[in-house]
Amino acid sequence: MREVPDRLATKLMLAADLLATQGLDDTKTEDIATATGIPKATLYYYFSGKEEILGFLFERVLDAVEAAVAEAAAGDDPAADRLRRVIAAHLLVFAELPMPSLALQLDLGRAARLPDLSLRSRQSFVDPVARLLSEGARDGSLRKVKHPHLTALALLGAITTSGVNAVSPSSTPSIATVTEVVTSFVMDGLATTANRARK
Amino acid sequence: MREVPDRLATKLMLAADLLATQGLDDTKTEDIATATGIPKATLYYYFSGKEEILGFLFERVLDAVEAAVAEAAAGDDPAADRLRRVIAAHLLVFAELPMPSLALQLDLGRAARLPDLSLRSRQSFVDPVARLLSEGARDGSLRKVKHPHLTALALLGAITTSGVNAVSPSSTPSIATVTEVVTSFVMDGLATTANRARK
DNA sequence: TCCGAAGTTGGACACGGAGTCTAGAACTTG
DNA sequence: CAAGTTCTAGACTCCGTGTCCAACTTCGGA
Repeated sequence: MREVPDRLATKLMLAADLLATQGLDDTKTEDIATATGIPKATLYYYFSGKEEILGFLFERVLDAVEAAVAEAAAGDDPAADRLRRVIAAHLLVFAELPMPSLALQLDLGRAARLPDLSLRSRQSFVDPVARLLSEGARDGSLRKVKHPHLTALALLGAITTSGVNAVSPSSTPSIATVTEVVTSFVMDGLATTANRARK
Repeated sequence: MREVPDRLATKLMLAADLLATQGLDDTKTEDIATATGIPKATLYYYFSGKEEILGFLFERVLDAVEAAVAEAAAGDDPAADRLRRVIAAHLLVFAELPMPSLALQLDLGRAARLPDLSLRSRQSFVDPVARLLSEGARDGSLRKVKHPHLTALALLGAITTSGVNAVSPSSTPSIATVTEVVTSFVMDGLATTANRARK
C-alpha cells in the first residue's frame, strides 16, 4: 500500500456511506470509484484491493478513537472522572465519523481478520481503560475489579453497540442521550444498593 | 427457502467453523459443500444462496438466545436475580454454539441487512430485558433507569463482546470467568459509592 | 405392487466482478 | 525542456456464484 495523499484520503471518506449501508461485498470496486471520483485504476495503484481500502478507512476510525481516549484518560483528577470522559469521547467519535464507524462495526469480521486492526483496537481502548480501572482502584474513585482487561472489553462492547445504534439511519436517540445512558449504566450499575453482590 | 430437514440442519452446523474463521465471502459454496458433505446442487435446492445459508445458522443462534433469555427472565423472584440469570444464560449460548455465535458476530453486517434478523435480536433480548428493568424498578431490586431499551442495548453489547472474546480461538478466559466479570460490571457498576452520579 | 411426485445429485455453463496489465497522458522537479 | 513519477482508460484473465437440466432415488398413496 503506497502512501495515500491527503486529496485521496478525503475523497475516500465518501465511500464510507456505501460501505456502511451495503457492506464491502455488495460494493463493487467500480461503485467506490464512482462514489469517490477516484478511477478504478488509481485505486489499484494505491491499494492492493477492496479489503485494503476498507482497512484504510478503519484505521482512520481507530486513530480517532485512540487519540480521543488517550486525551480523555490523561490527567490528575480522579480516575472515575476520567473514565466518564473516555466514554463521552469515544461516543463522540461515532458522531464525528458516523459512516466509517458504522462500516467498521458492520464489517467487523473483516476488521478482525485484518492483521493489525484487532491489536490496534485492543491498544487504543482496552489497555488504556484497563489501566484507568487500576488507577481508580488506587485513588478510591473506582471499585476494585478482578479482571480489568475483561471489564474494559465489556465496557467497549457497551459503548460500540450503543454508538452504532445512535448513528444508524433509523436511529432515534442522540449521541448525547446515549452518552448519558451508557455513563450511568457503566458507573452506577443496574442493581439497587441492597441488591449488589455481597462480598 | 424450502423447509430444511433435520439431517441437513445438523450437517450445516459443520459449516460454522469455516464461516467463523474465514467469513462468508472467503468461503466458497464449494467449501461449504465439502465441509458439510452436502452437494452444491442440494444447497441451492434448499437455499437461494450463500447468504441464506448464513441466515439459517444465525436463526439457530437467535432461537437459542431467545429461549434462554425467556426462560431466565421468567419467575416471581426479584428482577435483579432474574437479570443475573439472563446474563449467565446468554453467555451460555456462546459456550454451546461457539462457532455459529462467532460467525454471527463477525458477519454482523450481513445479519443486520438480513431482513428479519435485526428485529429478531431486538425481540429476543432487548425487549425482554427492558421489561425486566422496568419490573426491577417496581420491585425495588433494580435502579430506575431513564431509558430501559437503550440500557438493555448497552448490556447486550457488553455481553456479546465479552462472549465472543471468550469463545475466540485465542481466548484465555472461560465462560464462567466472563460471566462473573460481566455480572459484577453490570449489576454493581464501576464507581465506588462516593463517586456515583449525584441525583 | 405400481405410479407419480418430491427430493437429490453431477456436471456443464453463463455471467459478473476483482484484479492485472499496458500504453500513454498529466503532472513535478531540476 | 528533460526525466522522472503519478495517474488513468480500457482491454483482458480468472474465478466463484448461481442456473439449469437430466438422471436417479425415495416415499406416500391407491
